[in-house]
Amino acid sequence: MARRTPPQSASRGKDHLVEELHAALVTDDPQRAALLDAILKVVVDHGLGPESPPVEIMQLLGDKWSSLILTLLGTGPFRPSELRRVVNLISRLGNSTPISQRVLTVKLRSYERLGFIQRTAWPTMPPRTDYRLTPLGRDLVNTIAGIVDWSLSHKDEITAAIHAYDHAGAD
Amino acid sequence: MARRTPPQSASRGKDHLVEELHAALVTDDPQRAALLDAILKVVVDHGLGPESPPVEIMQLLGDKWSSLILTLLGTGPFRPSELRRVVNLISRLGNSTPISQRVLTVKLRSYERLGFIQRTAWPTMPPRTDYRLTPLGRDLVNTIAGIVDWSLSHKDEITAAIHAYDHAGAD
DNA sequence: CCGAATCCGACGGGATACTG
DNA sequence: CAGTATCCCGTCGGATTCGG
Repeated sequence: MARRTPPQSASRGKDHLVEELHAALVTDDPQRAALLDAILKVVVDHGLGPESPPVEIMQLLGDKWSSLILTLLGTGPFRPSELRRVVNLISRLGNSTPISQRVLTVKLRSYERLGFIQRTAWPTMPPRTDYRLTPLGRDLVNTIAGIVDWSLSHKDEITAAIHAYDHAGAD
Repeated sequence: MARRTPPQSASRGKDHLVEELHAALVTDDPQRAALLDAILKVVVDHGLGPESPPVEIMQLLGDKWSSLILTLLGTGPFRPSELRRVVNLISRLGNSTPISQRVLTVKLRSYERLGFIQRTAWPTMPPRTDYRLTPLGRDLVNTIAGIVDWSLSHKDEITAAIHAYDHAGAD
């Protein structure tokens, strides 16, 4: 873990890998080389590997429920039981299985941890809680909407591609 | 599938559920009710449940490698071995584990099935193959870039939120 | 009503060996 | 080099139960 810094320079390992990256590609196309350089710069400076923030966020959102939950929260605060009812009614609309209480709680916790939503609890009896988007979360929901819209507007195209692919062997 | 919407009979079940949706929410705020209606319309017409196209695409992209692979393919065609080398070098940059050949193949297949990339194979010996984005795939990559950029530009904020959350009990 | 704890099945993804 | 088949393990998500 806490190893001494290598004798020569702090980013020696990185530099070396970047050189390897260039060597690993046979690019006779200078334009593409420039593109790759741009991407590598992003990758090296900010990270896009399997444990980088973008991938972790994609993983968080890439589950069964997050798109729906966050989109719903975009309309305003929800109490957990409300949220669960609505989510499950929508699930039924698509003939899908409902979300369990446990999973809903886990999801909400993880959003809260990343600062996307804020949890408010009143110490009454019975207890009352609500969840609402933070400004950061609202921003995220807008970004998600980009993919949601894209998916919806291209779904026929994608469906056609799937159909073509699945029938390719049977021609 | 894409049937006309008769006012009464065919979508009776749906209508019923939509009514339930309204009943499930205690909204004294008319503005929010309008927002919810808008979302419900999208949800009901196009689907946003757990098995809808948007969620399935989010799930496809929400794995360990897709963001990186598709971003790289955005620079031009790759041979599998090239792609794997580059991906793994980048993984090492982030001190992550490499991608296995099997998983890379599985991922590429799934992208191909949805029409995001095109596979070209020459029946030579040794074999040669390459993968390149389709127009649809290029469009998708641009959309992904939206989330990637968002993640990168907010990562400090998110990191701070995580830190605050994890220390909340220890104040 | 909110949510934590426990048990369990399903699936993603890694290592390895093998074919063309 | 490209791809498949097998095996294995860790994690995710669902059902249920219990506590505040």
